Amino acid sequence: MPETRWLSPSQQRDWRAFVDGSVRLLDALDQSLKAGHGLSMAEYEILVRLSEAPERKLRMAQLAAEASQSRSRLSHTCTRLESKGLVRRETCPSDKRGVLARLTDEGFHALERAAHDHVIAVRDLFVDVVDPGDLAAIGRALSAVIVRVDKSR
Amino acid sequence: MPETRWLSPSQQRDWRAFVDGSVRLLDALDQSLKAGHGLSMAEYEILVRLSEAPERKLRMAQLAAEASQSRSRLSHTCTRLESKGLVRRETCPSDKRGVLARLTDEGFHALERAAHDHVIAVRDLFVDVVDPGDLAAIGRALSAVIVRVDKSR
DNA sequence: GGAACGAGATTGAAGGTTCAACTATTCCTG
DNA sequence: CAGGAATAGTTGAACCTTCAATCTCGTTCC
Repeated sequence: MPETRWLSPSQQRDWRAFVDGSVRLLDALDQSLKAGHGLSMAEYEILVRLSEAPERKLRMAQLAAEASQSRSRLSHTCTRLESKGLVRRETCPSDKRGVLARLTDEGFHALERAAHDHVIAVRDLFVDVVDPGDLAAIGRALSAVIVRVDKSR
Repeated sequence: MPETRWLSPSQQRDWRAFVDGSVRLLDALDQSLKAGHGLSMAEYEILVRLSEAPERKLRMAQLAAEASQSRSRLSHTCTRLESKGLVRRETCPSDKRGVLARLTDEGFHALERAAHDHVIAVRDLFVDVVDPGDLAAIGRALSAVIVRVDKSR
């Protein structure tokens, strides 16, 4: 086994702050969403992507990609969201293998209510404690990471 | 309900890049660790913290805090790690309610092997695609977030 | 045109996490 | 110093995610 090339002390500090910080932040947002609206962040992301799609509907595979979830996970989650009445599934007319997930009106209103509180929490725990220049750096950096991770599959 | 104060377009872009990027990155690292060494990132973090503690042992509550996990989760995970022989639990002499988790020699060696590959992946998917200045910004920003989130509990 | 291959999505079981309830010990206060 | 409140940790059940297997439909190619 070749010698391990460790991170420098400052790289290590920054990397650890990133891991710890994102885990804690995402966790806190998840719990606040769950407590206030009975939605997990994963469910919330799904509703958001649907709400922004034309006619508020999307193919399952694309929805999975946009919400950074596996197809299987999306299937299960959609089943749950469907039984709550927030989403409905219909078969895709152009490709009979495909399925379209559509946001219901009830789903849209649930999302509106959840988003109101969620944005407050995001400001409170993240945006307001981060320097604007650092926020921009985060945007740049993580966009590059997305490209890199997606390429590695 | 008061009017919702949305994020600005650029704040929104940066925030979303952060959420998507961290989810995908953490996911990719988790899978690589699992495929190569049968460890989840949560388990890995536990081993790391133990390896750095004096005598490689730590109270459960402190370990939970350092690894950003709930106590319950840590209990379950420790049970698994213990049955793999990577960790051992002993009662704390000074406080009979307490429990000390200790890294075994086997656990230490498993960690050494896993860390070697893990660092490579972290460089590959994160450190090497991020500008050094942006990395420092991430360190600053997320450290502030940790303080804020911890204060909010 | 039909056999083989590939893509889209779902399913069930296994594994991990969360939540609330519980035991045991220590701390605090009158 | 007795008794209640608080702290440390574990447990089991419910819930969610992952993994591999499966089903259906489309595409290719001889």
